[in-house]
Amino acid sequence: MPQCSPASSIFERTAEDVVNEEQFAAIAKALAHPARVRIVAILTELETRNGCLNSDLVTELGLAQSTVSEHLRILKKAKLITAEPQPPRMCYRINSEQLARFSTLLAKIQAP
Amino acid sequence: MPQCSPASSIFERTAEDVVNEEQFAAIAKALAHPARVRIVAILTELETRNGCLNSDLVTELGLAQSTVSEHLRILKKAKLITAEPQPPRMCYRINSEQLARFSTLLAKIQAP
DNA sequence: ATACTATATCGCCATTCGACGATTAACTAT
DNA sequence: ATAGTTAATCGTCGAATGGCGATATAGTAT
Repeated sequence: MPQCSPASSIFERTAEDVVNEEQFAAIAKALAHPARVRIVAILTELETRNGCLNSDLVTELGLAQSTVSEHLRILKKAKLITAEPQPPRMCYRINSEQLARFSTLLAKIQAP
Repeated sequence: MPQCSPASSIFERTAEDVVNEEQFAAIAKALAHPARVRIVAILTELETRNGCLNSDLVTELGLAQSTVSEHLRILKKAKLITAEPQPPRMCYRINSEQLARFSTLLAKIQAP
């Protein structure tokens, strides 16, 4: 039983593998902050009620408005949320597909 | 149908919720770099063969030895991998339980 | 004891991140 | 037209990250 001798094929990576790993890392990076995880969790709960966000995320998170806006921008960039103008407010929604994609990519890593 | 008026209960967070969100963010942070995702993927594949790493991760990743060591340190800190001395080498293994925990936490966020 | 190997750590640098206040932009309401 | 509200953007700051070469450490082998 080889305790320490993997075949070199272990290291082989298709172009798709590399893309998947990069995309996974990019989404993970967007989720790498408690405030953003909180936002995603809130928006996901909201989704079950077909609603979008109007309440005071700023006071809820205890962060400055500009800081919250920046977190939303990062989540938007990672396609984890969408933002639709619904004057006078913005309507933020979770992008469940992207969260599911993250889950799928994780599953691929977990069970190769 | 309220398009934009969540009940404030959406925002309520138990202490456990907060801890879970923080732990999820911490693990996500460790996975927020392509090189570390690659390492996790490699070690996971290796796990199925009951092996551990002896091959040249450094040349495989195309990074300096010190850089790879730093990535391993970060993964270790997040408990995603374990390191056991097996002189003259180190035996790195995936910690499947922690990866599974990440998956569970993600599932909780996805389906609250 | 000496030489060799593998890994961790140190010091340095450039870049990115997280936070904030202040400002701007877009739209409403009066 | 004016005032008010919401959100994005700008500028700034300190802290953290990612990268590297060089060095230190721990263990093996001769």
